[in-house]
Amino acid sequence: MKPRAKLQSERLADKAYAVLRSQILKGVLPPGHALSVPELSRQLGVSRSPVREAVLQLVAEGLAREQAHKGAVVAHFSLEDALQILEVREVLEVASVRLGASRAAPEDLARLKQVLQAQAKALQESDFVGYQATDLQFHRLLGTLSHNPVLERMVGLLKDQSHLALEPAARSLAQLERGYHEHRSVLAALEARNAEGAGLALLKHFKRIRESLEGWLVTK
Amino acid sequence: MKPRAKLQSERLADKAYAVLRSQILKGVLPPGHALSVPELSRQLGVSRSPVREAVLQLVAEGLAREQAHKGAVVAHFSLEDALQILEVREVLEVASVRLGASRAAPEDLARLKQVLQAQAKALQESDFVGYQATDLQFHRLLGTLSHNPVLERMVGLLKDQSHLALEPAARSLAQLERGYHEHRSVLAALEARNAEGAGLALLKHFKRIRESLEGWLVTK
DNA sequence: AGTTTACATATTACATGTAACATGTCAAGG
DNA sequence: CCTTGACATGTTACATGTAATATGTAAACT
Repeated sequence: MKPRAKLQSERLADKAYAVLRSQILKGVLPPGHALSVPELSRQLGVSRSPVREAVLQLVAEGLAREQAHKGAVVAHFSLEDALQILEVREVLEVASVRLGASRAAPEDLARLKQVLQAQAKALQESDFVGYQATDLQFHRLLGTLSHNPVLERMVGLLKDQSHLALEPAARSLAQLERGYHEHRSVLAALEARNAEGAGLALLKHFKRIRESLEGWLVTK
Repeated sequence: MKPRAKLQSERLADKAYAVLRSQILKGVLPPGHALSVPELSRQLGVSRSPVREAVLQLVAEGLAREQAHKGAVVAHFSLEDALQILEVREVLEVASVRLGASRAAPEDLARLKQVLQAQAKALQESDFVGYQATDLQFHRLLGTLSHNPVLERMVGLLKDQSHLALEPAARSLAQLERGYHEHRSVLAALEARNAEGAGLALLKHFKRIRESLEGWLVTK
């Protein structure tokens, strides 16, 4: 019956992974940046073993890629990659939301509502990076609605990849606002326990994201 | 301009991974079996590093689980796990097939047909394990139809997990035959480029699998 | 007997050593 | 100028060392 002071995993490998993942998603480590194991082990003040493990984890989750004898780099996604990821996200998140319409607990919906409020606040303050963080949370929460951990995990993995892939296509505030309203429609349908409607609302959201991505392409 | 004699990855970690994955899927390493790194490194005649890497890969792909300080074991799935995996497989494979109805190349369909022939042969010979192998191939091929590598990878990962999860529920030959005919319906619809029909046929397949799994549960 | 303690064993988690390999630089040679 | 090739540097991939930790077993105590 020990007090168990350490609730965290405490493993250096996990800590290294958390640091690297966070830095990748924040853009501190941009796509293409080399993930040199000796270099990172010096920076993090640990040996190469846990760092190697962390890098492998990132590769397995699609946030980094490695080629033989050349080490890993932060993943960088082409437009085609981004569209392919979006195609799968659409399928998975729509499924999750449709299932969630009947399965979601009131707390699940409350959490969604909370995130939407944070999102509205970020919009008011034109807090671009803040919005992106809430967007990540929102779509991860959509994954939890299904109460299916397998689905939840995949939604999370793909949202992370998407975050990285869509970062260069820095969207305008106007589009962020459209995204926010589309999110609201999804929540509204969920609160009405309307699976069909929630699925359709989310489909619209993805359709618009895809179109704006293709639109951004021509400007570039 | 070297001849590049070595086309395989040649990495010991990859080879160890391939061996372990194969043994897990074949049931040589049954669910719950410990994956001791020192033990495996002795058996495979390599050092612990590549073995550790292989085990991590397996954990990342859901074929093994590890708990802190106790090492990894071959994943074992509850009935609930199996149903959750099936739920996501259904969503992904149906999506892949619907997309594939328009995107699939004739070669894709030819490969499917080939696998179905092998499947018929395995049935005739009552070759149980042979059938399982073709089943794995068939569903992996469904993933390729979409020509979306992200989707393809996820379909493959989940089919592997499913294979492991459903192994204890050794299905009867009669059910294998039903599966074969359901596969045929999917291919027929695909050859007619009928997305709707192919999706529905595959949905039926999954519905029946789920029901027979629940049926098996009560006998157990 | 039943619990506890101590010891032996095995494994993880992290650290470090090292050969093979890739890449960049820079000077020699065409 | 351009190419070539030796050298220096840095990295991966694999091997091995080791402290902390978990587990099994047997002796010691109640």
